[in-house]
Amino acid sequence: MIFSDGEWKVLRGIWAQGASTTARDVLDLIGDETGWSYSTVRTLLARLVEKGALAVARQDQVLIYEPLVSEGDARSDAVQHLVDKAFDGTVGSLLLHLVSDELDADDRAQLRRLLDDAEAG
Amino acid sequence: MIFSDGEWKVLRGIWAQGASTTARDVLDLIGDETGWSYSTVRTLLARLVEKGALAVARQDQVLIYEPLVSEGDARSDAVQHLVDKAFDGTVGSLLLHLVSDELDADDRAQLRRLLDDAEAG
DNA sequence: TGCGCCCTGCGACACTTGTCACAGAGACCG
DNA sequence: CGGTCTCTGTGACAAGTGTCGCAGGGCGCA
Repeated sequence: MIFSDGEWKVLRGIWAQGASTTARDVLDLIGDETGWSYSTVRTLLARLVEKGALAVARQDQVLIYEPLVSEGDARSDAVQHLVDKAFDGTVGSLLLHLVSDELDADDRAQLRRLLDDAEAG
Repeated sequence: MIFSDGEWKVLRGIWAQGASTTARDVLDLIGDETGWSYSTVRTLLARLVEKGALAVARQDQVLIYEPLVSEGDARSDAVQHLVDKAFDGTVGSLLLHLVSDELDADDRAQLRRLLDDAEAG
Protein backbone atom coordinates (compact mmCIF):
# COMPACT_ATOMS: atom_id res chain seq x y z
CA MET A 1 0.00 0.00 0.00
CA ILE A 2 1.39 3.38 -1.01
CA PHE A 3 0.89 6.45 1.17
CA SER A 4 1.36 10.13 0.53
CA ASP A 5 3.70 12.24 2.63
CA GLY A 6 0.83 13.55 4.73
CA GLU A 7 -0.59 10.10 5.25
CA TRP A 8 2.79 8.90 6.47
CA LYS A 9 2.82 11.59 9.12
CA VAL A 10 -0.48 10.55 10.63
CA LEU A 11 0.39 6.89 10.31
CA ARG A 12 3.53 7.50 12.32
CA GLY A 13 1.36 9.09 14.97
CA ILE A 14 -0.99 6.14 14.95
CA TRP A 15 1.80 3.60 15.24
CA ALA A 16 3.47 5.57 18.00
CA GLN A 17 0.25 5.78 19.98
CA GLY A 18 -0.60 2.14 19.68
CA ALA A 19 -4.24 1.10 19.89
CA SER A 20 -7.31 3.28 20.34
CA THR A 21 -6.02 6.45 18.81
CA THR A 22 -8.30 9.43 18.28
CA ALA A 23 -7.87 12.33 15.89
CA ARG A 24 -7.04 14.46 18.91
CA ASP A 25 -4.28 12.07 19.94
CA VAL A 26 -2.75 12.27 16.51
CA LEU A 27 -2.89 16.03 16.50
CA ASP A 28 -1.28 16.15 19.94
CA LEU A 29 1.50 13.93 18.68
CA ILE A 30 2.24 15.56 15.36
CA GLY A 31 0.66 18.99 15.61
CA ASP A 32 3.84 20.75 16.63
CA GLU A 33 5.87 19.15 13.91
CA THR A 34 3.31 19.73 11.16
CA GLY A 35 1.43 22.82 12.28
CA TRP A 36 -1.73 21.14 11.03
CA SER A 37 -5.27 21.93 12.04
CA TYR A 38 -7.57 19.37 13.55
CA SER A 39 -9.49 19.32 10.25
CA THR A 40 -6.42 18.34 8.32
CA VAL A 41 -5.72 15.42 10.60
CA ARG A 42 -9.31 14.25 10.25
CA THR A 43 -9.17 14.44 6.48
CA LEU A 44 -6.03 12.33 6.37
CA LEU A 45 -7.50 9.83 8.80
CA ALA A 46 -10.60 9.52 6.64
CA ARG A 47 -8.50 8.95 3.55
CA LEU A 48 -6.50 6.26 5.32
CA VAL A 49 -9.70 4.52 6.38
CA GLU A 50 -10.96 4.67 2.82
CA LYS A 51 -7.67 3.16 1.62
CA GLY A 52 -8.07 0.30 4.08
CA ALA A 53 -5.01 1.24 6.10
CA LEU A 54 -6.96 2.05 9.25
CA ALA A 55 -10.04 0.66 10.95
CA VAL A 56 -12.39 3.08 12.63
CA ALA A 57 -14.90 2.41 15.37
CA ARG A 58 -17.16 4.62 17.42
CA GLN A 59 -16.75 4.51 21.15
CA ASP A 60 -18.79 6.93 23.27
CA GLN A 61 -19.55 8.99 20.18
CA VAL A 62 -15.87 9.39 19.49
CA LEU A 63 -14.09 7.82 16.55
CA ILE A 64 -11.10 5.70 17.41
CA TYR A 65 -8.66 4.43 14.85
CA GLU A 66 -6.54 1.35 14.64
CA PRO A 67 -3.85 0.49 12.14
CA LEU A 68 -4.54 -2.35 9.75
CA VAL A 69 -1.02 -2.30 8.36
CA SER A 70 2.17 -2.55 10.35
CA GLU A 71 4.89 0.02 10.13
CA GLY A 72 7.28 -2.65 8.92
CA ASP A 73 5.01 -3.65 6.07
CA ALA A 74 4.43 -0.06 5.09
CA ARG A 75 8.17 0.54 5.11
CA SER A 76 8.78 -2.50 2.97
CA ASP A 77 6.22 -1.30 0.45
CA ALA A 78 7.77 2.15 0.41
CA VAL A 79 11.24 0.71 -0.16
CA GLN A 80 9.93 -1.48 -2.95
CA HIS A 81 8.24 1.49 -4.57
CA LEU A 82 11.50 3.42 -4.41
CA VAL A 83 13.62 0.69 -5.93
CA ASP A 84 11.03 0.16 -8.65
CA LYS A 85 11.02 3.76 -9.72
CA ALA A 86 14.53 4.96 -8.99
CA PHE A 87 16.71 1.84 -9.01
CA ASP A 88 16.59 -1.27 -11.12
CA GLY A 89 13.79 -2.80 -9.16
CA THR A 90 16.17 -4.65 -6.90
CA VAL A 91 17.16 -3.86 -3.35
CA GLY A 92 20.68 -4.83 -4.30
CA SER A 93 20.91 -1.86 -6.59
CA LEU A 94 19.79 0.40 -3.77
CA LEU A 95 22.38 -1.11 -1.46
CA LEU A 96 25.10 -0.58 -4.03
CA HIS A 97 24.17 3.07 -4.26
CA LEU A 98 24.15 3.44 -0.49
CA VAL A 99 27.45 1.72 0.08
CA SER A 100 29.34 3.37 -2.74
CA ASP A 101 27.80 6.84 -2.74
CA GLU A 102 26.34 7.56 0.64
CA LEU A 103 28.05 5.74 3.46
CA ASP A 104 31.33 6.79 4.99
CA ALA A 105 33.76 4.48 6.78
CA ASP A 106 31.93 4.79 10.08
CA ASP A 107 28.62 4.04 8.47
CA ARG A 108 30.10 1.00 6.83
CA ALA A 109 31.52 -0.26 10.10
CA GLN A 110 28.12 0.14 11.68
CA LEU A 111 26.51 -1.70 8.82
CA ARG A 112 28.95 -4.56 9.33
CA ARG A 113 27.84 -4.73 12.93
CA LEU A 114 24.22 -4.89 11.79
CA LEU A 115 25.12 -7.80 9.56
CA ASP A 116 26.94 -9.54 12.38
CA ASP A 117 23.94 -9.12 14.62
CA ALA A 118 21.66 -10.53 11.96
CA GLU A 119 23.83 -13.61 11.64
CA ALA A 120 24.16 -14.01 15.39
CA GLY A 121 20.62 -13.17 16.50
CA MET B 1 14.84 17.54 -6.32
CA ILE B 2 11.79 15.31 -6.00
CA PHE B 3 10.25 13.63 -9.03
CA SER B 4 6.96 11.89 -9.57
CA ASP B 5 6.76 8.31 -10.79
CA GLY B 6 6.13 9.40 -14.34
CA GLU B 7 8.97 11.88 -14.27
CA TRP B 8 11.31 9.14 -13.08
CA LYS B 9 10.41 7.03 -16.09
CA VAL B 10 11.36 9.70 -18.60
CA LEU B 11 14.45 10.64 -16.62
CA ARG B 12 15.62 7.07 -16.81
CA GLY B 13 15.20 7.25 -20.56
CA ILE B 14 17.16 10.49 -20.70
CA TRP B 15 20.00 9.13 -18.61
CA ALA B 16 20.12 5.94 -20.62
CA GLN B 17 20.29 7.82 -23.88
CA GLY B 18 22.98 10.21 -22.79
CA ALA B 19 23.18 13.57 -24.49
CA SER B 20 20.95 15.04 -27.18
CA THR B 21 17.79 13.15 -26.42
CA THR B 22 14.56 13.98 -28.20
CA ALA B 23 11.03 13.23 -27.11
CA ARG B 24 10.94 10.58 -29.80
CA ASP B 25 14.04 8.94 -28.36
CA VAL B 26 12.45 8.78 -24.95
CA LEU B 27 9.28 7.29 -26.36
CA ASP B 28 11.27 4.70 -28.26
CA LEU B 29 13.10 3.77 -25.08
CA ILE B 30 10.20 3.63 -22.66
CA GLY B 31 7.13 3.37 -24.87
CA ASP B 32 6.86 -0.38 -24.65
CA GLU B 33 7.25 -0.41 -20.92
CA THR B 34 4.80 2.41 -20.29
CA GLY B 35 2.39 2.28 -23.19
CA TRP B 36 2.46 6.06 -23.26
CA SER B 37 1.58 8.31 -26.12
CA TYR B 38 4.00 10.79 -27.58
CA SER B 39 1.94 13.56 -25.95
CA THR B 40 2.43 12.11 -22.52
CA VAL B 41 6.18 11.98 -22.94
CA ARG B 42 6.21 15.58 -24.09
CA THR B 43 4.16 16.72 -21.13
CA LEU B 44 6.54 15.05 -18.70
CA LEU B 45 9.56 16.48 -20.49
CA ALA B 46 8.06 19.97 -20.28
CA ARG B 47 7.39 19.55 -16.59
CA LEU B 48 10.96 18.40 -15.99
CA VAL B 49 12.28 21.44 -17.85
CA GLU B 50 10.07 23.68 -15.76
CA LYS B 51 11.42 22.01 -12.63
CA GLY B 52 14.96 22.69 -13.77
CA ALA B 53 15.88 19.04 -14.10
CA LEU B 54 16.40 19.20 -17.84
CA ALA B 55 17.77 21.74 -20.29
CA VAL B 56 16.12 22.07 -23.64
CA ALA B 57 17.54 23.47 -26.86
CA ARG B 58 16.27 23.68 -30.40
CA GLN B 59 18.32 22.05 -33.10
CA ASP B 60 16.92 21.97 -36.63
CA GLN B 61 13.47 22.83 -35.31
CA VAL B 62 13.57 19.85 -33.00
CA LEU B 63 13.77 20.08 -29.24
CA ILE B 64 16.63 18.20 -27.66
CA TYR B 65 16.90 17.62 -23.95
CA GLU B 66 19.82 17.27 -21.64
CA PRO B 67 19.81 16.25 -17.99
CA LEU B 68 20.82 18.88 -15.46
CA VAL B 69 20.80 16.42 -12.58
CA SER B 70 22.71 13.18 -12.40
CA GLU B 71 21.03 9.89 -11.74
CA GLY B 72 23.13 9.48 -8.62
CA ASP B 73 22.02 12.81 -7.21
CA ALA B 74 18.41 12.10 -8.01
CA ARG B 75 18.70 8.74 -6.32
CA SER B 76 20.26 10.29 -3.25
CA ASP B 77 17.44 12.79 -3.02
CA ALA B 78 14.87 10.04 -3.41
CA VAL B 79 16.50 7.98 -0.67
CA GLN B 80 16.61 10.99 1.62
CA HIS B 81 12.94 11.69 0.97
CA LEU B 82 12.10 8.11 1.81
CA VAL B 83 14.03 8.05 5.06
CA ASP B 84 12.52 11.39 6.05
CA LYS B 85 8.96 10.25 5.61
CA ALA B 86 9.09 6.56 6.42
CA PHE B 87 12.11 6.09 8.64
CA ASP B 88 13.61 8.24 11.34
CA GLY B 89 15.31 10.52 8.91
CA THR B 90 18.50 8.54 9.01
CA VAL B 91 19.87 6.13 6.46
CA GLY B 92 20.93 3.95 9.36
CA SER B 93 17.32 3.29 10.21
CA LEU B 94 16.64 2.27 6.64
CA LEU B 95 19.63 -0.05 6.69
CA LEU B 96 18.45 -1.63 9.90
CA HIS B 97 15.09 -2.33 8.31
CA LEU B 98 16.71 -3.80 5.22
CA VAL B 99 19.15 -6.01 7.09
CA SER B 100 16.71 -7.29 9.67
CA ASP B 101 13.51 -7.49 7.65
CA GLU B 102 14.33 -7.78 4.02
CA LEU B 103 17.64 -9.43 3.32
CA ASP B 104 18.24 -13.15 3.43
CA ALA B 105 21.59 -14.81 4.09
CA ASP B 106 22.65 -14.60 0.45
CA ASP B 107 21.74 -10.94 0.28
CA ARG B 108 23.76 -10.31 3.41
CA ALA B 109 26.78 -12.11 2.02
CA GLN B 110 26.56 -10.00 -1.10
CA LEU B 111 26.29 -6.86 0.96
CA ARG B 112 29.44 -7.85 2.83
CA ARG B 113 31.20 -8.13 -0.50
CA LEU B 114 29.99 -4.66 -1.40
CA LEU B 115 31.45 -3.39 1.83
CA ASP B 116 34.73 -5.16 1.18
CA ASP B 117 34.90 -3.61 -2.28
CA ALA B 118 34.24 -0.19 -0.84
CA GLU B 119 37.10 -0.57 1.61
CA ALA B 120 39.44 -2.01 -1.00
CA GLY B 121 38.55 0.21 -3.99
C1' DT C 1 -30.77 26.99 31.58
C1' DG C 2 -27.40 28.92 28.75
C1' DC C 3 -22.46 29.26 27.07
C1' DG C 4 -18.47 27.19 25.52
C1' DC C 5 -15.87 23.27 24.04
C1' DC C 6 -15.06 19.36 21.42
C1' DC C 7 -16.47 16.05 18.13
C1' DT C 8 -18.66 14.61 13.80
C1' DG C 9 -20.39 15.24 9.04
C1' DC C 10 -19.68 17.56 5.01
C1' DG C 11 -17.80 20.59 1.84
C1' DA C 12 -14.33 23.25 -0.48
C1' DC C 13 -10.49 24.68 -3.25
C1' DA C 14 -5.91 25.10 -5.23
C1' DC C 15 -2.01 22.47 -6.80
C1' DT C 16 0.13 18.23 -8.61
C1' DT C 17 0.07 14.18 -11.39
C1' DG C 18 -1.31 11.01 -15.10
C1' DT C 19 -2.79 10.91 -19.55
C1' DC C 20 -3.91 12.48 -23.55
C1' DA C 21 -6.06 15.36 -28.09
C1' DC C 22 -5.97 18.74 -31.52
C1' DA C 23 -4.38 22.29 -34.69
C1' DG C 24 -0.81 24.28 -37.37
C1' DA C 25 3.90 24.23 -39.66
C1' DG C 26 7.88 22.06 -42.14
C1' DA C 27 9.50 18.15 -44.77
C1' DC C 28 9.24 14.41 -47.81
C1' DC C 29 7.22 11.49 -51.39
C1' DG C 30 4.49 10.29 -55.44
C1' DC D 1 1.15 20.21 -56.08
C1' DG D 2 -1.30 17.49 -52.55
C1' DG D 3 -1.21 13.98 -48.99
C1' DT D 4 1.28 12.14 -45.11
C1' DC D 5 4.48 12.30 -41.23
C1' DT D 6 6.30 14.25 -37.48
C1' DC D 7 7.13 18.19 -34.53
C1' DT D 8 5.69 21.98 -31.74
C1' DG D 9 2.39 24.77 -29.06
C1' DT D 10 -1.39 24.61 -26.30
C1' DG D 11 -5.22 23.00 -23.92
C1' DA D 12 -7.76 19.80 -21.19
C1' DC D 13 -9.53 16.96 -17.63
C1' DA D 14 -10.00 13.48 -13.93
C1' DA D 15 -7.86 11.77 -9.81
C1' DG D 16 -4.88 12.46 -5.96
C1' DT D 17 -2.92 15.57 -2.38
C1' DG D 18 -2.46 19.42 0.97
C1' DT D 19 -5.00 22.20 3.84
C1' DC D 20 -8.58 23.90 5.84
C1' DG D 21 -13.80 25.98 7.35
C1' DC D 22 -18.36 25.67 8.92
C1' DA D 23 -22.67 23.96 10.92
C1' DG D 24 -24.84 21.10 14.15
C1' DG D 25 -25.13 18.16 18.29
C1' DG D 26 -23.73 16.58 23.19
C1' DC D 27 -21.71 17.53 27.64
C1' DG D 28 -20.05 19.99 31.49
C1' DC D 29 -19.88 24.15 34.25
C1' DA D 30 -21.63 28.70 36.05
